[in-house]
Amino acid sequence: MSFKLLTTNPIRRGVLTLPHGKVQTPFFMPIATRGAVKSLAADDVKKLGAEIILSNTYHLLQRPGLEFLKKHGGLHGFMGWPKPILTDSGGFQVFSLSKYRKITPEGVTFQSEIDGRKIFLSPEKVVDAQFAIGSDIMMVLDVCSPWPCTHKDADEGLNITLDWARRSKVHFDKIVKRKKLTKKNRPLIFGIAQGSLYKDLRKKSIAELTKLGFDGYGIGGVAPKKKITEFVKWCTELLPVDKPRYLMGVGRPEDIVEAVAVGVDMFDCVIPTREARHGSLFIKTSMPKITESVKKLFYTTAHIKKELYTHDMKPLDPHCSCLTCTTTTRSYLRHLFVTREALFMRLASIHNLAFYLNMMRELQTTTMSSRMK
RNA sequence: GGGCGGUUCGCAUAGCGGCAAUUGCACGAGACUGUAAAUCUCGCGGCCUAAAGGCCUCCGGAGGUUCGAGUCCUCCACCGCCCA
Repeated sequence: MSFKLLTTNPIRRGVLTLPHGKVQTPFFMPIATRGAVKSLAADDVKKLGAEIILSNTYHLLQRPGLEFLKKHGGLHGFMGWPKPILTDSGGFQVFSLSKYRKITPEGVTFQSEIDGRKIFLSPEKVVDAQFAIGSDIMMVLDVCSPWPCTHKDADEGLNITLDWARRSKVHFDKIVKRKKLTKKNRPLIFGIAQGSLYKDLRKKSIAELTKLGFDGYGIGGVAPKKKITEFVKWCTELLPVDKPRYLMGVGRPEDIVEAVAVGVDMFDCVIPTREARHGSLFIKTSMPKITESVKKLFYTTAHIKKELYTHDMKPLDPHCSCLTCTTTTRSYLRHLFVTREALFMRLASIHNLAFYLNMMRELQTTTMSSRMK
C-alpha cells in the first residue's frame, strides 16, 4: 500500500495503492452497505468506472456473518467485485441505530433491528471482521455524536472514540504481524476524527489520532450539517499532508467540490443511489469549478415523476453518456417510476452514479490553467 | 311482476342521530448526506386568514321527522343479485 501525492495545486491529486488495485484521488465511493450497490450488479458499477466501493461491517456481520465470510474468503469474491473495498466500521450505526444500542467503554451492544438478537461490537472485533471481509481500507469503530450535542457529550464520545482508535491500531498491528503482512500487501487502517462541531475537540481528536499514526484519516460526524466547508478546511489544515483524508458520508455535489477545494481526497454518500431510487435525478448544467464556496450549482435535479416529463422524449441528460441517457427517454423513465418497475432503480442509480463519478473525473483533470480562467 | 341489497371528494371504501365526513389507490408538492430508506412527510370540496380559526356548499333526487339527518321515514330515479 502507498499514497502518492502527485500535486496539491490546484487540488490534491494522488494515487492510492491498495491490495486490490490503484485508485486515483480525489474519489467517490458508491455505497454497497450489504455487499451490493443497491439495484446494481457489480458489473454495472465497474462499467461506471468506479475504482472503489464502500461496504459496512455492521451490516455484513449480521448477514452473511463473520464465520461465513471467513469460510468463503471475504467479500470481493462473494459479490464479484475485484477492486478495492473500504469498509465502514459500524460507527455510523452507533448513531443511526441509536435507539437500539448501548455504549460502554468496552464496546457497543446493539439489539439487531432485524431479529432483535444482541450484537456486540468492540474495536478489536470490528478489525477482525474487516480482515474477514478482506477490506482494503478499514475504518476504526467510533462514536459518531449527534448534532446538536453539548460540548460535554461530544467530549465523552470523543474520549471513547480515541481509546477505541488506540485499541484498533494495536489490534491491527498485531494481526498484520501475525499474518506476516508486508507494507506492500497489507490493508490500510484509518482513524476517525470526531468532536462534533467543537474546534477544540476536533483539534484534540486529530492530535491524538496522528500520534497513533494511521494510514489515513476520516472526518466523521459532519454530514448532514449545513455550511460545513469552513469547518472541514479547519480540520484538513491540521491533518498530515502525506496521508489521505476522507470526509465520511458527504455529500451533495457542491459539498464535494468545496471539500476537494479544501484538501479532501475521499468521499462516499448515499445521495446518488438513494435519491435515484426515490426518483430524484441529477442533470449537469455546467462544469464544476473548484472553489471553497460554490455560489451557483452546476446541476439541476429532476423529479422524474412530474407530469411535465410525461411526453418528454429527450434523454434524461443529453450530454451524459451513461447507459440510461444513451438508451432511454425522460418519458420512459417517468413511466418506469410511476409503474414501479424495478428497472427504474437500476437505470436511475446508473445515471446518478455516472453523474458523481464523472464529476470526480472532471475534478481530477482540472488543471492549473483552467483554474486561472 | 316480486324480494332483497346498493347509490358518500377521480376510483374503491368507512360511516348506523352532533360530520367537511374514514381508509386505500390515484393525483399534486416536498424531503433524503459513513443506507433499518423501491422510503418518509404534507396536501387533496370552495373561500378568507400569518396562524388559531372562521364562513359557504356538501353524502343520487324531492319531501318529511328532529334542536340537529350521510345516518330515521315516504315517494322517485338509477345500478346489482335472486325468484318468477
